[in-house]
Amino acid sequence: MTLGRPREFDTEAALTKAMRLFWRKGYEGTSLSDLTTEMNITRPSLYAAFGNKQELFLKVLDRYDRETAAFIQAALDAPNARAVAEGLIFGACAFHSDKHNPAGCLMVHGALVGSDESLAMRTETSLRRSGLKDRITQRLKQAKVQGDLPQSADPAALAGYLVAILRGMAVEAASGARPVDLKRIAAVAMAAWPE
Amino acid sequence: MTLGRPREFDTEAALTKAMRLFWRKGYEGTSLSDLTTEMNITRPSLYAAFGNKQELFLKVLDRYDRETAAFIQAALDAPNARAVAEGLIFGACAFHSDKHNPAGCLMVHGALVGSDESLAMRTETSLRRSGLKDRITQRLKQAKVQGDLPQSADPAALAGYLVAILRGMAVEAASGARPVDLKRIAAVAMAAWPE
DNA sequence: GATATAATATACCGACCGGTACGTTATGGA
DNA sequence: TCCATAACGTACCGGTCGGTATATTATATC
Repeated sequence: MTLGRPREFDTEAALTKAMRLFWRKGYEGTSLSDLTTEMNITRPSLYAAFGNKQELFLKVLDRYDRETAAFIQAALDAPNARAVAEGLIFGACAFHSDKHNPAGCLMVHGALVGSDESLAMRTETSLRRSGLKDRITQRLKQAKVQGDLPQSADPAALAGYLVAILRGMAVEAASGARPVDLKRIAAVAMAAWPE
Repeated sequence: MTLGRPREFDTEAALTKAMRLFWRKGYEGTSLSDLTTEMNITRPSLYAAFGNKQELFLKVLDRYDRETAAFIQAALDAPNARAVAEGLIFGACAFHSDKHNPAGCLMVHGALVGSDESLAMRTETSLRRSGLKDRITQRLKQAKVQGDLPQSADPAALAGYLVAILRGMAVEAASGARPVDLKRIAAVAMAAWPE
C-alpha cells in the first residue's frame, strides 16, 4: 500500500517526546536541535513527518488536549455542578502531582508571551484556553437548568473563577509546588462554591 | 564630580522602557535589538549603563517589585486579614485593568519557562514569587494573633490560595481578560474567605 | 530485476542571537 | 590648554536559530 522507504521511527512516540519538550521549555524555548535530539530523528525527517515547528506544536496541542489533559472532559461529565468543580480542581491537583508529567500546563506556559514570531502560537493557546472556559460555562448553565446550581449563581463568573484557579495552580506547579501545596489551594478554592 | 562625557539618555526612563518590553515579551522573547530600539540607545551604552541582559532584567524586576506592583505592599498594610485579601485581589484587578500597564504580570510570565540559558532568570522570578507567598503567610499569622482571623484558619493555605488567584488572574489578563472578567473572578474568590 | 516513491543522512543557507573591540567625541579637573 | 575619563557610533565576533538542497537508501509495484 504505502510506497517508498518505510519510516524508521514511531511518529506517536516521537510526538510524545516533542510534547514533553514543549511542555518543559515552551514553544520558543524549545529549539529544533532540542527536538531532533530528543526525538532521535534528523531534521528533514521531522519536517517530512510533522511539517514545520509551528505545525508540530499544533499537533502537540491537539494531543495534549485529547489525551494528556483528558481529566477535564471527565470532570465536565460529572453528574452535578459541585462534582464538576471538584473534578476540575482536584483533577488538576492529580494532574500536576503526576511525576510522569512535566511541571505546569502546556496550554498556559507553552506560549503565553514571546517574540513577534510566535504570535500565532500564543493566540492559538489563548483560544484553546478560552474554549475551556466556554465549555465550563455551558456545563454550569446546564447544571442551573437541572437544578443542582442555585438560580442566583452566575455560570460565567463561576467558570471564570474555576479556570483562574486552574491556571494559578498551573503556575504554582511550574514553580515547583508540591502535591500538598496544590491540595491546600484546592481545598480553600472549593470553599467559594455556592450552596 | 563625574568625569568623562555625560550620559545622553535618562537611565530611569530607559529602564521603564526595558521593563515594559520584558513585561510584554518575556525575558527570552525580548532581544537586545528590541531593547536598544525601544530604549533609543546603542548596544554598548546599554552594557555600560546596565550590565548585560540578565543584569538589566534583574534591575527591571527590582523596579517592578518596588514601584509598579506596589499595590501589594499597600494590601499587606491593611488593618485586618479580610482587608489584606481584598486589597490583594481587587488591587490585582485594578493593576491588570490599568491601560498604561502591559497585560499580565512580569513576575509570572516574564520568565516562567524557556531554554536552559535562562534558567537563572526563571529561578529568580520563582524565588520572588515564593517570597510574596511568604510575606502574605506572615501577615496572616499576625492577623490570627490579632484575632481578625479564626483560630481554625490556616495562614499558609490561605496565602497559597491568594497567590494562586493572583497568578490565575495574571494569566487571564495576559490572555486579554477585560476588567469586568477580572472583577467577577475576584468577587467569587472572596467568597472562599473564612468568617 | 527495473522503476517510482519516500525516508534517510549530510551539509548547508541567510538571519538573528548576546556580546564586544575600537576609534571618536564630549566633559571635568589640573 | 592639555589630559584623563567615560559615553558614543560603527562594525564586527562566534554561535545558534528555523529551514532546506542534494544525494543516498530502502521499500512496493510492475
